[in-house]
Amino acid sequence: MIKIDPNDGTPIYLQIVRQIKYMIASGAIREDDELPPVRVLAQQLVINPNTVAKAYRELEFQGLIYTRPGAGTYVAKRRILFSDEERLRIIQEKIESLIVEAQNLNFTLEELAKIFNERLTKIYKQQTEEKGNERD
Amino acid sequence: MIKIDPNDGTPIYLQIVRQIKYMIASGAIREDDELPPVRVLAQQLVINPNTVAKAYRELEFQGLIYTRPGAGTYVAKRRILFSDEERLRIIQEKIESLIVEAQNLNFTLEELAKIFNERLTKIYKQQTEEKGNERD
DNA sequence: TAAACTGTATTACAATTATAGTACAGTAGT
DNA sequence: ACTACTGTACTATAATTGTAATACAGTTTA
Repeated sequence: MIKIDPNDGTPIYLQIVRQIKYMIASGAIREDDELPPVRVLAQQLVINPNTVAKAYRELEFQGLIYTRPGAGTYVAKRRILFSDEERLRIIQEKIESLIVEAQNLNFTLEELAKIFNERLTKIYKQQTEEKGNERD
Repeated sequence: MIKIDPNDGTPIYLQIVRQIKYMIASGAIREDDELPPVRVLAQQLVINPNTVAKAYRELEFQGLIYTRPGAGTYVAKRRILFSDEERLRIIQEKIESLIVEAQNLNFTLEELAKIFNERLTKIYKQQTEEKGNERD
């Protein structure tokens, strides 16, 4: 499931953070689902358990998971850890960074808008489909 | 102009890279404009010239600036360094990351689309204004 | 209660980052 | 030619960061 790319450049623990954030955002794992124990995931990825622990610590800090020491690590309830101002600031910063990157890659604003909105539409359809299939 | 935040977490040389990329994308500096000499910028920011040099090296690698050793460092001509596939891959990855972040901050897709398109519209207006004012 | 699991803390080591100093080579203007 | 500027290269050093190995403490389950 989670994969490490040694040539990625970004630290291993951040690669884990990114992928788990993606799994949470996409609904692949949900509230109170248990994450693999640090030793299990570490063995799968052939890395040190501490590296996984560091990733979990970071995710806990961001409020996406919670750990019960001795018991396990679980996906946290969707909740608001930041003020509206802070949330808006974070997302606007990300948007700004995306636009800068796009411009420096010679995308026009129109092209960027098109690619972005297409992706959003696709996800939106996926999510409404899933809503309709909720039978568990 | 360029500012270093010691509490930013990201390395100084990357903070410089990010800010210069922004200045290029926003049109604050343009083709063949000269960047401050490494020693000058280093003195302004109270850092080592080597750190600035490292930032310039990174920007040159990304094709955004060019250096004429002995002469100075300049903003490069907008050109395509990557294949269309590569450009698309990079920008789609950034978009994906933005959407994940937004979802984990409890923004709906609609909210994200709204914030994003508002920002894009604002920039678009700025740029068309500048086009109209080009008198240099 | 005992065994097998969980995350955590401590320590050590390697890689990266930042700084500093020095020297070098190319360019520009006088 | 000379001077003052440019970026570059190199070495060394310190601090931070990322990873690893080991031991520890709490929880679960039988």
